[in-house]
Amino acid sequence: MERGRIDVESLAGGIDLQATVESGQSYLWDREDGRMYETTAASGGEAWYWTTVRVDGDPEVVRVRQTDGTLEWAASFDAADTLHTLLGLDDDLPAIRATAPGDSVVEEAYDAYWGMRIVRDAAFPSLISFICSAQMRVARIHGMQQALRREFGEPVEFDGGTYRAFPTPEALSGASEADLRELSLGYRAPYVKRSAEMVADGEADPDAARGMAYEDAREHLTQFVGVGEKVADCILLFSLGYLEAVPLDTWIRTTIAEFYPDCERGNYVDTSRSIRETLGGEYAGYTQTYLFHYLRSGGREL
DNA sequence: TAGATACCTTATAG
DNA sequence: ACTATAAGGTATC
Repeated sequence: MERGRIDVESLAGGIDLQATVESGQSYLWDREDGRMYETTAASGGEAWYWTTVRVDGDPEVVRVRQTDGTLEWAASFDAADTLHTLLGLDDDLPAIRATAPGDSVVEEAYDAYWGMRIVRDAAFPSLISFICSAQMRVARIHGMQQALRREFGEPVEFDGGTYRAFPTPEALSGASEADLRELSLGYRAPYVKRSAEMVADGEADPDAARGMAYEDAREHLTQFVGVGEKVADCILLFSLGYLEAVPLDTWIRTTIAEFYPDCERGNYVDTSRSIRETLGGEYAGYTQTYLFHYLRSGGREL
């Protein structure tokens, strides 16, 4: 086992680990005290979180928590670099915020969760978890990913415990639609199976979107079953590092109607371009994520 | 091509 | 208690 500490002061803008992990960006982390999503207050203060990642194809375990002034971690490998990537620790928050509009609602959102960062989940788990996100609440989406790990994930021994990695494309494509419906995936079950088959068979690869121009990358991802424009934007933002992506979900649509009505253009692509520009362009997805979390957690009535 | 509708399941509101 | 509604939408017609 390896351990380490990351000095919060070394991160531009600091870090709010709970907000980063419990804001509906990633569904791949678990909170060890079992109180994930229970409260929105700072009750998650020093809770440990864990996830698995693949290093050279092998599943490894990472645990992390935030204590006074540090991000403390323990892992089955040297996880410092991985954590920087996964949790967006190298993003310059003050510089990003400076590109956002100065609206009161935007300012309130950044103030409320200052330190929240955009995650970079692995592409396949991100693809599957956002396919599952359609018409579903945050806590249940997370529950579905736990169930997928439990039923189809490879066991990983670490520090005296047994963890389960997120299932591989092969493992999920091997599941039956009925198996997946047993896990309460509902109509998403065949989408998950078919998209996993596409990856397992080499027919399509979510990682292949890396490096494409933003809108081309979004188009590339919509070839997966169960992936429309909104889910594609989630994968681009929360996995592939396209920080300009603004997923047009129910919350941001309400926000547009309320605060940026001129951005509503009647179709996804054009509305997306408009709100992206309004939210500052290059880092519009960051501001979207702060707005989403702030409004969803009841920061301001809509 | 734009618009309407069905779709699984569960938690919460009324 | 019981029904209606909504949940980080997509596929299909």
